[in-house]
Amino acid sequence: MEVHMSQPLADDLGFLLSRASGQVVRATNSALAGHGLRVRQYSVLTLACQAAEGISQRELASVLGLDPSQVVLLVDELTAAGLVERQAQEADRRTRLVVATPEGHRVRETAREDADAAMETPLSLLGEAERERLRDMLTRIWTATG
Amino acid sequence: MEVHMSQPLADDLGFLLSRASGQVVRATNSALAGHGLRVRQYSVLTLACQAAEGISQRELASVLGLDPSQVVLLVDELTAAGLVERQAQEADRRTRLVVATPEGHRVRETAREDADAAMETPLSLLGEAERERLRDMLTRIWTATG
DNA sequence: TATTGTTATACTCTATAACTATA
DNA sequence: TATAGTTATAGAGTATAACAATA
Repeated sequence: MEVHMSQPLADDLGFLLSRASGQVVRATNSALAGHGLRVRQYSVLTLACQAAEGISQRELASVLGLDPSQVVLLVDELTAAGLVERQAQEADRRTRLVVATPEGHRVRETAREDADAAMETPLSLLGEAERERLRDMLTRIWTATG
Repeated sequence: MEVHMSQPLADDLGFLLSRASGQVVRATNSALAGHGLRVRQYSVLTLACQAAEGISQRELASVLGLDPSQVVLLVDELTAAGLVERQAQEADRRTRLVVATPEGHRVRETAREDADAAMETPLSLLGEAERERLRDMLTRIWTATG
């Protein structure tokens, strides 16, 4: 028979996760502000930069864990800023591939340096091996729900 | 001389952290909905339950990583629901201690069971030892900034 | 019928500044 | 003058539903 003790909030993984996440997002947002980006836009831009052929908005929504309707607005903003383009696809005329422009690639590269630097403070107490384990665990949390 | 390769988004700890956090918050929120709570309110209620003498709103803000003005609204809602009370403090009449009511303790206890159960799906791929390491790492990320 | 993208809407969360009352 | 709490407001993020175009 199991005894249920009142678990302190400081042991609640959900709480710890969202608190740490909030902290890191804040730090990254302020690092990205000078580039006219916020984390969400930065993430979309990064995925567009990594996909040589472009990436559909459905895929973006799926990878980012967002609703497709939210992706529309993010892509709108990046398009207005000239960092990505929506390209028609002959194969399936419903999908529009999001592709980074040359300017998008440049901005993403310099923004990445600042974003990475901003992460160093919150991660300062974790060694590289620990960071790798953390990446692995966070990825498994994500995949567990599908 | 260091070579900077374009790191994939899937290796970005900030991204992984906020994606996993969002997923867990969603799962917890829907588990708490039946109790009339959301994660933020639940966290405040939990801290109030754990502090026998009550806890000041400043402390709440500090532990939760929120601005004090946000805590006001959360406490307002919990007060309206009859789950916590603000008690005057003779020692320092500026501070008002947030204390859980008996009803607050009851609600928190049943809500906790549902919240914990909801966490099992996202955490299903992590063993207990790993969860403990994850708690430790997330706590260190938090403390690294102060 | 199902899927991709889109629009619209309402709600929650976040960030800031200014104010009050006490210390 | 500094701190605890409060009010107000604007902006960003989240959640749903409904729709057009295409498959």
